[in-house]
Amino acid sequence: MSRTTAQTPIDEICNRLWLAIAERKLRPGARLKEEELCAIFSVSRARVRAALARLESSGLVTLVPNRGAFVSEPTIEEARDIFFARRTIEARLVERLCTNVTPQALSRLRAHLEDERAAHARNDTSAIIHLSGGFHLLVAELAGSRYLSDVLNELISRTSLIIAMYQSRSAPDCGPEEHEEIIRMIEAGDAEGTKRAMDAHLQHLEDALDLQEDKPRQSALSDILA
Amino acid sequence: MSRTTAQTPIDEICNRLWLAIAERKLRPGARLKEEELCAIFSVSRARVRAALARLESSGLVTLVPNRGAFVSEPTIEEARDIFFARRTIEARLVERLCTNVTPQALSRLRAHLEDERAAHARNDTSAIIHLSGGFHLLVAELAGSRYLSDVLNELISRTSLIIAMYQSRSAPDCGPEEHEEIIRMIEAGDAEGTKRAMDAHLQHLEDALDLQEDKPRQSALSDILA
DNA sequence: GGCGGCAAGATTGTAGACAAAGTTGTTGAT
DNA sequence: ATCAACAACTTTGTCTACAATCTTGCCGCC
Repeated sequence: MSRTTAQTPIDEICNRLWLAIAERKLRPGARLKEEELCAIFSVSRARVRAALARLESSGLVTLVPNRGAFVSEPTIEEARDIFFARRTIEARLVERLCTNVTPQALSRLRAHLEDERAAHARNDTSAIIHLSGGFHLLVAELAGSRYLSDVLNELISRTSLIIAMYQSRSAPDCGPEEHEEIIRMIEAGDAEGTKRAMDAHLQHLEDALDLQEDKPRQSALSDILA
Repeated sequence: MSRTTAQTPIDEICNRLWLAIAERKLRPGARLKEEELCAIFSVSRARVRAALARLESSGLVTLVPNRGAFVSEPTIEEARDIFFARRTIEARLVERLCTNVTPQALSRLRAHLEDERAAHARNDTSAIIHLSGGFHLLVAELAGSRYLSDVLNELISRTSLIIAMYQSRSAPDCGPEEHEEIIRMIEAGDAEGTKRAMDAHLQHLEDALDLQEDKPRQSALSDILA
């Protein structure tokens, strides 16, 4: 799943940044100075700029002209929209997966679930974030839509940003229980039920966040210090 | 809808190329030499390269290392996948639009339909291509999902490429009739019916193409001259 | 003492030049 | 005559230097 080998040096930079953002080591709003990145990856500015441009088009970083690059800070409205898109796409994908599921697919799902459980058992936060996103990506891959898989990949990293911004005190990432429920539904061949399970799972994720419109969580200083 | 004013000079290049591809003036497989584009837009290579990189990430052009940029040639498999994604996304969008439709939304849809009819009446191919895509984009916008609108924008331009590659002799772009049917369904507030109408509309579009696996339409010379 | 303007520093945007890779036409050997 | 190797050309990839823009600290003025 996670191809650690870089195809081109610029993909390598994208991957590293993507990883840091997805794992929430780079917080939303963090400044990304070009020369700093040059020093870190020991490449030239041209490559860094190319990488930042690509990440911008996938919504992970925001490029402000003459100001520089920042890790994106999704608004509450955008956050809800991202979840709407995920429910739309993932509900359809699991439905499709249900209708033509293979034993190999099921065993891959179960194996993934075991990895998730193991990561939870040893409290490996980084792995947990990775694997819980990876479950959804695996479903997409098994459903057989390359395009929607790519879109979902973007959506998942954006979700990570959203969680970093809006998580409430006691809202960890989705545990393996709901994933197991989804797998059970797939095993049963219940397309409609699987759809509902996935939809509910994503809804729980969204509900666990602080997405109240009246809370100006945005890092607009005027709001914070009012 | 179509913002002719460029935000940044590089967006301008993207838009112009996007337009040429969507209007099928640039055929799939066409070579895009950097210096040629520099001359045409009278900009530096750096900007052209940035524009090409962005278009690549949206799937319109393919960048081959050390070889250059080409207008993408979607395979049959990719074509089917694109249509699957469109049905997934657009069915959900019209459903959502149905549940909270406003009089303004309906009048905008009707006005758009009139434009389409006018374009058909004067046989304005360029306008027809533009407006028939614009209808779907308008639906997305009115449904109120910014993210899925952006995705759909990409999907529509890719669809244009696909039509350019795989259209059969007598398969023009979707006429206004089915669009009108969709609008009628929305007016009636029949969410399920609208969904079905949109799904059928997209299916007709796909069925009108030559997407037979056994026909090696790809421009692999070895196949053509076998 | 506070405010507006100014200048220095820092950072990004752009352009031009050089290096690497690929393609094509030619030449020589078999 | 055919094929293979070589060489020149074309095109892309990358780097370095310069220009434009923004931020920030300072000074003079009200």
